[in-house]
Amino acid sequence: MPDAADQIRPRRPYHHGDLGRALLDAGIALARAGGPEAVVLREATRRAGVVPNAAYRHFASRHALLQAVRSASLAALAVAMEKELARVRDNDARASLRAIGTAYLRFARTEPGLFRTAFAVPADPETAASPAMAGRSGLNPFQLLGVALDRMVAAGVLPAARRPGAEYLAWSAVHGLAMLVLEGPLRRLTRAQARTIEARLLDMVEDGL
Amino acid sequence: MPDAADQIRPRRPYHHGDLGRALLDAGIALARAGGPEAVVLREATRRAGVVPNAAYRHFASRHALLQAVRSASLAALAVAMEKELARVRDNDARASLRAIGTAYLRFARTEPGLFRTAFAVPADPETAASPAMAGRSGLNPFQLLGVALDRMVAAGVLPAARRPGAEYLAWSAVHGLAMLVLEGPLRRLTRAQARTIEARLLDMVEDGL
DNA sequence: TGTACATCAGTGAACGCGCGTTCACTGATGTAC
DNA sequence: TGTACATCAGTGAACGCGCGTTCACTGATGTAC
Repeated sequence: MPDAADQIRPRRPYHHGDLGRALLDAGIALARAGGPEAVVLREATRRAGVVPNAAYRHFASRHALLQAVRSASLAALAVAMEKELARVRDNDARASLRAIGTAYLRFARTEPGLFRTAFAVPADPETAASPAMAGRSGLNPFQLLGVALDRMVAAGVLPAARRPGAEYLAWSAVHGLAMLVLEGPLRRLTRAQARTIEARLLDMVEDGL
Repeated sequence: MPDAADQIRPRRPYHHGDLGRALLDAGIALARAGGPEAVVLREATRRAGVVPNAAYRHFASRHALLQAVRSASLAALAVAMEKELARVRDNDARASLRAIGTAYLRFARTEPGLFRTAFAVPADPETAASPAMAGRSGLNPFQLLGVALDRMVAAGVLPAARRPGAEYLAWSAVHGLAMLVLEGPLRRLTRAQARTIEARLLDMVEDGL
């Protein structure tokens, strides 16, 4: 009579193959479903079919895993931005900025767990920008925003004098709305209401910059 | 020979007097120092000089205490806004909006723990606005912002057509900057840099609304 | 091509931790007569 | 004004929880000769 456990885990070799990757994937899945606090070492190893302390061959601590998940979340956001940017006619600098903002807000809406992990987790003592946070272009979300603003200056849509620090302003507005809609007082908004506000916010940024 | 403990807690009567208030105060102190996750039932009772389960005579659960602390944090923010508003010449509607924004950003800077508690803790299933969140005027922070915008419309500084939903836009911008400076990628800014960005952000909101 | 051995990547068992919360209790307070 | 008794606000002891992490181990893999 075969043991049930044998059927659930049919043929687990002693060596996993790529446990580090498996743990990271599990961590991402956890973050996606429940945000940063759901990224739990023991659960990640459970999902990888491995004993808890095996994780320590690949991550120094729970914190290290969480940071890796955070980087992956930022990379996912960068990719989402790049996708939206690809739809813009390349001479339309204004539209590029808007694409960035749109992608940001949509990402917050459709991937709240990853979004919160990307931003609610304090970065390590200046982990600085790493390739792990970048999209296909090699740029991270913040850098993509910077490029869009640069293009606006080049196109003469944004006065050069207003360029320095402009990413902080644009980012603040969009980030704030995302937070308020996600877990703040604006959670009760219907999807349609949210979309309307989002559009008006992007207008405000364009006009106000 | 007197016991040392007797000297530390000289004469604790069996009945505390106002344990509910003491627990809330302890909770606020904890939130102030460490944000929402630092609001821990057992620690609050410890500070009140009382056994852990005594808290349950006054709060149904840790969550209930946390909600009370959250309300108190919002009230503190409202009071800070009111103070800043009081300095505005009462015919200057624009300055009122700016006072709101300034107070909000300053509160985030000077009371990060309370700020995070006010906004990072999801409100109960529609706790709605309660007097516990209000300042001296009886208005909560969101309502104060609304009043300021109303005054701008009345003064003819803001087109009436742009009034509906305007609080969401203004709030988003200011809230986003607060978050980014507090625990986001803008933490490394010097105080002076932060002040500059804050001013420019408020300009953007005024112009963009 | 075969063997010896170092290195690597897992296992197994156990810790201490502080938390929120429940239970049955007792001392203190206030109220009715 | 005094007493009996209900109610209230604390105590004391104990739970189970899942977590991160450490230790000494063993099975699997790769490399040198």
